Amino acid sequence: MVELSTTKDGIPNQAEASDRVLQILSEAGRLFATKGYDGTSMRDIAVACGISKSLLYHHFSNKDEIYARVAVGSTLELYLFVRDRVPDGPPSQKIRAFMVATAEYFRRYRWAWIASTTAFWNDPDRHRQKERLTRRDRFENFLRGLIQEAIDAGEIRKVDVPMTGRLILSSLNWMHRWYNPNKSATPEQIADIFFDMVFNGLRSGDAAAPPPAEPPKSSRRKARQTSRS
Amino acid sequence: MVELSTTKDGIPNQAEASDRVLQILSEAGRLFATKGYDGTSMRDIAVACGISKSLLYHHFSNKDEIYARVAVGSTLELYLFVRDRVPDGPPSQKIRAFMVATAEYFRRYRWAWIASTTAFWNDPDRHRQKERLTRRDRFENFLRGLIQEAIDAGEIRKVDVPMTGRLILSSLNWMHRWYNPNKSATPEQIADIFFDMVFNGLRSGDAAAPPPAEPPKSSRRKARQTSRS
DNA sequence: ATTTTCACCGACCGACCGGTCAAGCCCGCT
DNA sequence: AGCGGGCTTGACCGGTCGGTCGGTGAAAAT
Repeated sequence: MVELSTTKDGIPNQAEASDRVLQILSEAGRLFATKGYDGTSMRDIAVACGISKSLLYHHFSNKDEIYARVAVGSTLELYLFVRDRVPDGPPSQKIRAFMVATAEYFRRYRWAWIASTTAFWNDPDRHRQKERLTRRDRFENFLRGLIQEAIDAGEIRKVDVPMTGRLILSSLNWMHRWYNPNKSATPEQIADIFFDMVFNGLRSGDAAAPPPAEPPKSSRRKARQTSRS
Repeated sequence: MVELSTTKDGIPNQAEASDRVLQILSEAGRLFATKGYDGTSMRDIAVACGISKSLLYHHFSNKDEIYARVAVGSTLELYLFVRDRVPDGPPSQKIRAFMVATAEYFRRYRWAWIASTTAFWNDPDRHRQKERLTRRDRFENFLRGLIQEAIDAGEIRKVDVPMTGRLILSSLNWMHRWYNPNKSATPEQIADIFFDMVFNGLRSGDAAAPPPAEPPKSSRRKARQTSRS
């Protein structure tokens, strides 16, 4: 319960919220993530919390505000969260830290993450959408800056920076569609594996770099499915 | 108009459908993709087609059936579509062809693709969801087979096969979120760039492979945004 | 010429939606 | 004991949802 919006750990949102409000945000986030915005009624949220529908309107002015607190409110500082976890060092390792930090954010605020990325990716032309895109741009431009750094430092090839950013973010943004918290690796470990693949490439060491010292826990199976992509 | 379900090109679905049915499926697909399943009412579809709502029920038994024809019906043979476009040759090139073919499918059946991947990624009904997952598994296992081939042939490192498949599919599945048909590259070209990045890696040639002969149309900009990921 | 077929429509239904409101409950304060 | 005021409620509202129904008109079949 109440897994969103902890006030510790530098996530500054949802400050001063009562337990009941936190409960509502938690249940609403889970419902928005699993059933979508339109598919989740105010009654659903009320029943999940064991309260009356009217009480929701005592704490929030309308459904949109609940969604905003769940999605925008908790996605608020993804950029800050990640930026503070990217230490100084070689640019390529900063990219790796960027990916691992984003995965950590995903693991910790999973429902809010899913709700914000799936429920409203289009949207009834809201002004809030613009705000989200602004944050998204800030986040993405941060990554592009890191990529450019790595290019300037000669650590990575002169690839197309926006396209490289999209590849990296794709691997992270799609994770919620197949990640199962009960098995396989943690999101941080997955991000690490993806970084290794993208940075070092899949190509074998013939006439190139030798197979890296740490093969990322290569489970030698014959391509049976475990979970979908 | 009527861009779904052409009977040529080996996409065998939607056979024997009247123009009106094709129009309904086309408009419904566009609406489902842009406004979501719950966000699209039968009235919306009827108005978009310039017909009465009753007529929808003359051609389809209910809303779910329309969605099924749009999403499941057109996603039907993604596996076959891609399989037929993967020629014999070096396994790594088969992976590349797999990616390009998937991108082509995305470009040609874009609305149905988006509708099927966004609207219902979870959600109520059971049997159709299972059917979709079965197809998805077949598609994904096909890719995993190609990856395993490339490993056995020594073309790529002994990476984790399922995880590698997820990385590749992530790059393709997330494309619809940022792809803009009016600018940048075609989906096929994007898939080609992604293949190059993932296969050869981002790392520069220091003590590894030299920077490949063809830097993929590296547009040397300073990491300003063009479109989001 | 009559019947059958079929694409098509307007009016309507019960259910549920987001949201409102007046009134109770329960608490500490005086 | 009396009381004010936050929390909480059930009843209710207008509107929209997916879906139904009886019927129309024109072409096709007989």
